[in-house]
Amino acid sequence: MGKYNSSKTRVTPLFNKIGSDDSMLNELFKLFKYKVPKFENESVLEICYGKNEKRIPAPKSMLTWMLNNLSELNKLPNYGIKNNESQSYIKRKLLFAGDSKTLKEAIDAVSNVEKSSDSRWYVFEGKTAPDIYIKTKESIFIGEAKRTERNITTKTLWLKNRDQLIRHIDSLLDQEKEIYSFYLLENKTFKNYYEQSMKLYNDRSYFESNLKHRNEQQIDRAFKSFIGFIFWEDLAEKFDIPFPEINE
DNA sequence: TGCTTTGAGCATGCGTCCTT
DNA sequence: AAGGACGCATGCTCAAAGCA
Repeated sequence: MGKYNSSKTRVTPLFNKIGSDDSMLNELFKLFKYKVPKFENESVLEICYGKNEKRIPAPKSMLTWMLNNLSELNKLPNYGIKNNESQSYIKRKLLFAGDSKTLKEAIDAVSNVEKSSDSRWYVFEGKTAPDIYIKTKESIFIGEAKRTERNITTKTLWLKNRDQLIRHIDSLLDQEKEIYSFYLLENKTFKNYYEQSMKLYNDRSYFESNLKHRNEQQIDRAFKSFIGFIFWEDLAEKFDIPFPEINE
């Protein structure tokens, strides 16, 4: 992919060094604004980044909400389907025309499917892929990494207000573990562009507008998961990692 | 010139069709 | 029946194109 790909030039070198090492993870998370529980006794059960990025399906409650609120979705030519002879096209056409039988079929499909999957006519949000995913017995840490990108991602194909980090968090809200979410950014980029974007996460109403299918308690949980953001420049120094300028 | 928008290319994963 | 090849829809990122 791109020369400046943050997964390859930043995330992978960082976590190849830190890995599942408790003390280094503690050093890392100490850098954030808000505290997280200590890593100890080889607490990491799963860690995903780089080539093994985790891909987590959108929550069923989101998919169901979208079906019940079709008018809130973006208007896409041909319902987002290229082949207008395909089953998907026929189904979506019926769905958007208000056919109740098709709606029921879609809702049933969403609730019955074991693992909700991409590319189904009744699925309007695919899998989200956090750049960093660390699971321990008690918690899940999810991080989004940015480097040369000037903006955070705040929308999906079908929804205007669907922030990327909040999608990551949302995908974990139905499980019990404590969630901690964060950004890894490049300082020189942040100076000009990110200051405003990071402020969004201090605003509960931003989470609310991105989580219309969730109740107050769940929105609070998502809001409180945000522990802040840190910079690659500081990580390079802290862990003595010579991050490559470009991917070879 | 510098910022914003668009879209191409990659990765992924399931469905469909075809071969064995 | 099993499995390989291909098609399709999606998210993600960067670079090119568009715009003020």
